[in-house]
Amino acid sequence: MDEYSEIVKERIKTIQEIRELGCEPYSSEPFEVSHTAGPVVDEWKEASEEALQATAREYRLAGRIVGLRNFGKAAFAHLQDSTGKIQIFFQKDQLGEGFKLVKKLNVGDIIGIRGTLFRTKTNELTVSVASFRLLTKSIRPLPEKWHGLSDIETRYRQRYVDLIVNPGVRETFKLRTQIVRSIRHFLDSKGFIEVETPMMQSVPGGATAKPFKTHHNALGIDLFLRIAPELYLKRLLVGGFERVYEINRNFRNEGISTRHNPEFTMVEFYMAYADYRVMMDFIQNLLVTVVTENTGSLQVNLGDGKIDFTPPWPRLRMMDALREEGIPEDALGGLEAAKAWGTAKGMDMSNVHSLGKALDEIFSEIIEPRLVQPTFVIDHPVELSPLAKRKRDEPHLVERFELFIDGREIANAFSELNDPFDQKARFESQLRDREQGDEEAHLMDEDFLRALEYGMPPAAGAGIGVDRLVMLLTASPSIRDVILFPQLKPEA
RNA sequence: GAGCCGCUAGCUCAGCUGGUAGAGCAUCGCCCUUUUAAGGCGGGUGUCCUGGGUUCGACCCCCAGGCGGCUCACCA
Repeated sequence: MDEYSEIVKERIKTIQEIRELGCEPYSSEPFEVSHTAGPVVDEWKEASEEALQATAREYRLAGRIVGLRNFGKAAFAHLQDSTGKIQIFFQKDQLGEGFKLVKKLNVGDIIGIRGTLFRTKTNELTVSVASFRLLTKSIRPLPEKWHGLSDIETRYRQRYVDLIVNPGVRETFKLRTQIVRSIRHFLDSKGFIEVETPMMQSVPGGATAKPFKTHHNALGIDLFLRIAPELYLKRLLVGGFERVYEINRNFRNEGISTRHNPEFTMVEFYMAYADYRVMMDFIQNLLVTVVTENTGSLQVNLGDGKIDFTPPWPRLRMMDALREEGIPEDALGGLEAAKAWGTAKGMDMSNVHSLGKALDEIFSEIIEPRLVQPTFVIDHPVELSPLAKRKRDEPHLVERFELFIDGREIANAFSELNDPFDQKARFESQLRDREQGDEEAHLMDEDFLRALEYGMPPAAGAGIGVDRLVMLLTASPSIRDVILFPQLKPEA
C-alpha cells in the first residue's frame, strides 16, 4: 500500500472512535435486506405523502453512502446499492444514542438501515432511518462528486472505484452480460449445446496469430494459451455433437490497442449439415435478435452515425469489390502485379508472400473502412483460409464470409473443410509459409487430421467477437471500456 | 515498435518570462433537525511521475527513463 494520506489517517482514527462507541467497523453479522433502492423508488415515485404514511411499511436496505449532508442533529445521505440510489434521513430524535455513530460516517461507508418512507419538503422520496448499522468502514476517499473519476488510467486500474462512481460504466457491463445471455439463449433455443474445450493446447491452432507460451511442470511440456477453440469444436462435430458452441476467452500475443486486448471473448459455433450461405442467414437472424433484445431497436446510435441492422444485409464478393475499385485483372490474378498496385497506393507490401494476402491487404486498406452498415464480404482467396472448404466451381476461393459493421470485422464464418486430404495439403502449405518466416501460419495438427479421417459431417462454423459486438451496442470507442479489467502494464 | 499529447493535494484542475505551489470538492474543528454541489466560520494538506543536467535558484529549460491516452504498424 502506498503512503497514507492525511485523509486516510483521519479515517483510521475514526475507526478507533467507532470501536469506542461499541460498533464493529468491519461487521461480520449478516444484515437481512428486505428491499433494494431502485425498485423502491420506482414503486413509490408517484405516491403522495399520505399514501406513504398509510402503508407504514418497514424497509431494510443496505448499500454505500455516496452523498452526505450533515446538520447538527440530523443528516441526509444517499444510499447506493446495485439497483440504484435512495435518499435516507437520520434524526437525533429518532436515533438517540445511535446518532453518535452518524457523526462518524463518511461518504464511501457501507451501512444497513431500517426505516419507513416519507417525502421531504422538496418532495424527494426518502427513508427515515429508525436504526442502522455500520457494515463496512471505508478509509479511502471517493472521487469528488462533481467531476467524479475521469482519469482514464485510474478508471482501468481501479475499476472498482470507476464502478462505484460512474453509473454509465455499471450500465455498460450489465449490458455486456445481457448481450452474452441473449447469444447463449438464441443458440440454446436452436438446439446448440454449450461446451468447454482446452484453453491450454500443445498445438495452438484455429487462427493465424501468435500464441502465449506457458509450461506445465509435472508433464514437463510447453503449452500454449489457445488462439481459438475451432479445432476442438470440430472434433466434437466428429464426435456427433451436431450443434455446439463455446463462449470463452482467446489469447493472442499481439499489440494492444483500442480494438485489441490480449485476452478477448469469442463465441464460436458449429452447425452440422449447413453451409456458409445457411450460416449467413443464421448469423443475420442471431444478431437481429440480440440487437433488438438489448437495444430495443434495429437502429443503433454510434457516436457520429447510426447503424441500421434491418435485414437483409448486402453480400459483397471480395473479388467483385476489388474489381469495382478499379484493380486491374492482372493484379487480381498475380502476386507481383497485386503487390505493385498496392505499393503504388502507398501500402506496405513487403511482408506479403501470396496473392491472397496481397488482395486481403488491399481490401482491408481501402474497402473495409467504408463498410459501415452491416455487410457480408464473401468468397475469400483460399490461401487466407486454410480451414475453409473450397468453392465448388472456383477452387481458388473458399466458401467463407466476414461480417463487417462500422468498418470492423464482427463475425467470420465458413463452410468447414472436412476433406482430410485437402486439409493435410493446406496444413503443409501453411508449414511452407512458416518456413518462409510467417510466424502466424498454422501448425500441423496430426490429431485433428486423424479426427477428420473418421469423418466430420459437412458443417458451417462461425465466430463472433463478443467484445467488439458489445462496443458496437454500447457505443464504446475503446475495447477497454467493455472489458472490466483490461490489460495494462504494471504500475511503476 | 514509431509519432504526438498528458502526468501538480484523495478527486477535478490552475500555476505567467525560471524566483521555491494554489482553487473547488473531500478532510479536520466549531455552529446548524427537511438537505440534495446544503450553508456559515476557522485549520492542515504535496516524492509537482522518476533520475540526471543547466542555473545563484527548476513544477517550468535540457537529457534519459516510467506509466497512460490517441494515431500509425501487427491483428480479431
